[in-house]
Amino acid sequence: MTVARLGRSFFDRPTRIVARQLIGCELWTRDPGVERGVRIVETEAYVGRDEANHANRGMTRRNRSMFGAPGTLYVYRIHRVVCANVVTRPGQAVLIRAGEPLGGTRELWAGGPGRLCRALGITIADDGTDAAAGARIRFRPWRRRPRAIVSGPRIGISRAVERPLRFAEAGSRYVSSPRPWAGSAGKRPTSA
DNA sequence: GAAAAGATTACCT
DNA sequence: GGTAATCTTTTCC
Repeated sequence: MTVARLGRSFFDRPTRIVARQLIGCELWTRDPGVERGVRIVETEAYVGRDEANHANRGMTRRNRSMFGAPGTLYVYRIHRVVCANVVTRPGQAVLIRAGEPLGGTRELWAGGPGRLCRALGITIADDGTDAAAGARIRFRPWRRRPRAIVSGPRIGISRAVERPLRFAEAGSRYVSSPRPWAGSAGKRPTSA
């Protein structure tokens, strides 16, 4: 019997472990008449004592969801798009950066955190919802085992830029660029 | 109260 | 490869 969804205990673990193990898993949203899903191919971990973490300076109006139970969604707005994260330990979360469309998505392309949210219909209204138990959004275990998983520096940040907390499925064409396995100098790709 | 800074993306040359 | 768009939150005075 397969597990229907990833529950609380999956998320209540060290953030980088969760970020790595989410590769290949699926993220589904449900709206009246539509189910939309992607197979996750790229994530980033935002951990404790991390200058790039929105919660690094404690709780604020924006990041309060990051202190919710494991499995809580933290959705925030940046420029004109939103990005979705799932909480692990208090003040820590995994950013879902890219996915491979499975069905129902409006977009044929879910590469990049903003596009992924748009493809799944995730909005700022989903901030704080419980993806470990709630009805609208859930994570499912992988059905197709991911290939090798690679790691590299996170994207688009200006602090703690060197930490290899970005994870991706090796070779996936759905991963946003730069691709960790491309191996350009200074990117320090490593197998993870 | 004002100013700066984004965990991005699309479009420019 | 570079930069403008765009607007909320955060931070500083």
